Amino acid sequence: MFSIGDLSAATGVKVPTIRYYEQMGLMSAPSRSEGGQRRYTTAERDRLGFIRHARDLGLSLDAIRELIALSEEPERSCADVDAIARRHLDQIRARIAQLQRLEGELGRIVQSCSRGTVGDCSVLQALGDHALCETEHR
Amino acid sequence: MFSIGDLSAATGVKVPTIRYYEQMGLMSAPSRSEGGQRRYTTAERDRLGFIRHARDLGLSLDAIRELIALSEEPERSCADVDAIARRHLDQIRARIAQLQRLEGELGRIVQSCSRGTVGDCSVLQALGDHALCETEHR
DNA sequence: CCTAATGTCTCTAGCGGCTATAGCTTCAAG
DNA sequence: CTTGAAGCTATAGCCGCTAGAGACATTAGG
Repeated sequence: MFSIGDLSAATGVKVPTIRYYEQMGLMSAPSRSEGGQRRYTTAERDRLGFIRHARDLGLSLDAIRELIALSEEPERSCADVDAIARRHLDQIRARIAQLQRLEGELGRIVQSCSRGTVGDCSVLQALGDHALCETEHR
Repeated sequence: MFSIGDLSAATGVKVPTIRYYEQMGLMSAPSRSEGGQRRYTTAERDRLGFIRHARDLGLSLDAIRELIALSEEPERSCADVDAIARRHLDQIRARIAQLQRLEGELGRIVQSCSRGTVGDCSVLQALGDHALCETEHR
């Protein structure tokens, strides 16, 4: 049996975060020692590893909760799992595209600096006025 | 003089958000009507427009506060303004790079789906185990 | 066996950047 | 003058943690 600190060391998830996941229903309530401390099995450690990695991949706690629920019905088609992953991938791609628009716009703005005074700073003007933008970055 | 609703319509910033910006010190407290409602000048409307656009470009409220403070010292060199913008640009680029790592990894994971059952779902395995990853996406 | 250090417990509050709700007052058009 | 929209304050909630307080449990060394 592992203490919460052992789990933390094994997975890289901080101790308060593990308790938080329990509260949020991602980890089930573990057994307790005589003194009331949490004691985990290897299966519970592995589940935390799953959560950690899915979080690293950027999935929301809601999505992870769904995935865990699905993984407990092994007979089921994995289409739903696939859909969650694809949906997330789409979100990442959209986010990248938006950040790239920002990057382009900000890059242009920063380039325009003529190293003068704040009073006639083109950077400040461009930051304040969308009409000076070349792309739609909203 | 503009009401808070006028400002909202003019800039696209929601009414509660305008009050929030005031509370956060981004907008100074405006004058009030006899009945106690906020009344704004064109200068205040323009400042809100500045904030809106800077937010759209992804700057934090803290960064915007700094920019506003700088813009009130027009004699000063605009190097600090430039530095804030560049720092933000660097952050955006770092974020893009990280999201692209995630995109690559998730793309690979999603591709691996063999449309079977959850029980032997490669997507689920890959989501749970960083050892199956090709890149360092943490 | 005792002590000291470390780990763990619960509970509460805070972060950023809003958004929503409740219960009230004020304003402007007809 | 009435009415309905718009405004007011205050408070709480969202996500995903993180930090702190103050108390109890465990463990390693002497």
